[in-house]
Amino acid sequence: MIRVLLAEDQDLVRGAMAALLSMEPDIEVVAEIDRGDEVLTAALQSQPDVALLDIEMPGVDGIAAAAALRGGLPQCRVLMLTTFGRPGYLRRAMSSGATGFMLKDAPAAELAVAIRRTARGERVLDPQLAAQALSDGDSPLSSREAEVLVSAVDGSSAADVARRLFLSEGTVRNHLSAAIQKLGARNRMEAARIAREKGWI
Amino acid sequence: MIRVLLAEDQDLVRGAMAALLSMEPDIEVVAEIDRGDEVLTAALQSQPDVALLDIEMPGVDGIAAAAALRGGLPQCRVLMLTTFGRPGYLRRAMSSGATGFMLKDAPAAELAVAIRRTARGERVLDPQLAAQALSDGDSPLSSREAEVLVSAVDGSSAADVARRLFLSEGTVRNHLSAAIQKLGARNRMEAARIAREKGWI
DNA sequence: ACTTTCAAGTGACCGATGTCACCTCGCAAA
DNA sequence: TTTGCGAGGTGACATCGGTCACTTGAAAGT
Repeated sequence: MIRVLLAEDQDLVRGAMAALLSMEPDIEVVAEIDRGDEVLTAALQSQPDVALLDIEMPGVDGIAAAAALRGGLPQCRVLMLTTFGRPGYLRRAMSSGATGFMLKDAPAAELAVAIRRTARGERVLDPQLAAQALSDGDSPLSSREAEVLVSAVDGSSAADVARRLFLSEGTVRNHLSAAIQKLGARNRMEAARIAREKGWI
Repeated sequence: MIRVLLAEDQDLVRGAMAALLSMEPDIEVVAEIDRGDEVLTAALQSQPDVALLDIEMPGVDGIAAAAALRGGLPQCRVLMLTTFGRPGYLRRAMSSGATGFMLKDAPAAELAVAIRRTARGERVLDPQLAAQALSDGDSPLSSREAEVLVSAVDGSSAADVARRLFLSEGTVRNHLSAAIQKLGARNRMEAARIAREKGWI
């Protein structure tokens, strides 16, 4: 029996996935949670073999949850699950200790197969996405540039961002300008869009 | 037996929902599709009693699919399903002929109940969201203002939008300015964010 | 010790953006 | 039929945003 922990914030989707897995004779869902920050405690209690983690979750995201899990329960493998095929997501998931990485638009029949492979410690990942992640390289943004960019995308002015991050307005504009150039964008919004698509912010 | 058509673009989620519904003795999934523009043809072929439509889909969205369905197969009821609890979504879904409206973070056990009620023609909707939709009122944006706003959110300059919509640059700026004021925003990005949250664009 | 790298800041420049006053035109309700 | 409204446009204005040159200080390689 493979013991599975299921972390996914949308109740309907989580319940449906549990139903899907309940049809497999060798898979048992031993825990269901809807927040990233409850993954570790639930895992310590239920001792799963595989944790199926969504990336987009309230609390902390699935990537941070995977890192916590590797620290607290290293024998538990992680299969990351996400809506968005962003190369940076895959990169960050892998370096936070995930064994597999699966997209939600993969065939439903693949899920059980992927779980079994993950339980055996085999790598599960989309070849296209892996190639993309390798060719894109790592994020060219410095941590400060990324921080300023995320803080500016919601329509805040440079002055707002400066107040929020305790910087001068000129510095904020300089960081944004650097980010815009590094990403080959024409303004902050385009830069944010590109960085989001790559999974860099 | 209630015959159900399932339209949802993410294969894994769709398969999982089909598994969830297959456990109900009185519900049968007679069609599964992943695009909005294939809903009508699939429905005409499979003659479902209830169409379960996701809003976010490639091709045409679930709201447009619902409208097409009401024209081509009026006896089929529509239960709309969506990730985002945006008041404008509910409003537009209802006026395009949906019988029910359900969020993906509703309890999984509710789905079958909602389908049965939809099949009987009863209204299914989240009271909170309905109240919100009523208190928000309809979109204050004129059709042109909304059009200009959606065309400007991706980081395009006013000149770009002007070229794309065959307008003068000044007119684009005027429309954006009107949208910004009507939504109580401070710039085009904030206006876009507000309009998106409400489901007005 | 020296160079490189990055965060941070300053001051200046110019184009883009948001606002306002005011214009025409077509259409629909009073 | 007049009145009002929205689409579309023009020109002017102040502010914001993106860029550049240059400086400082701290950390890390060589």
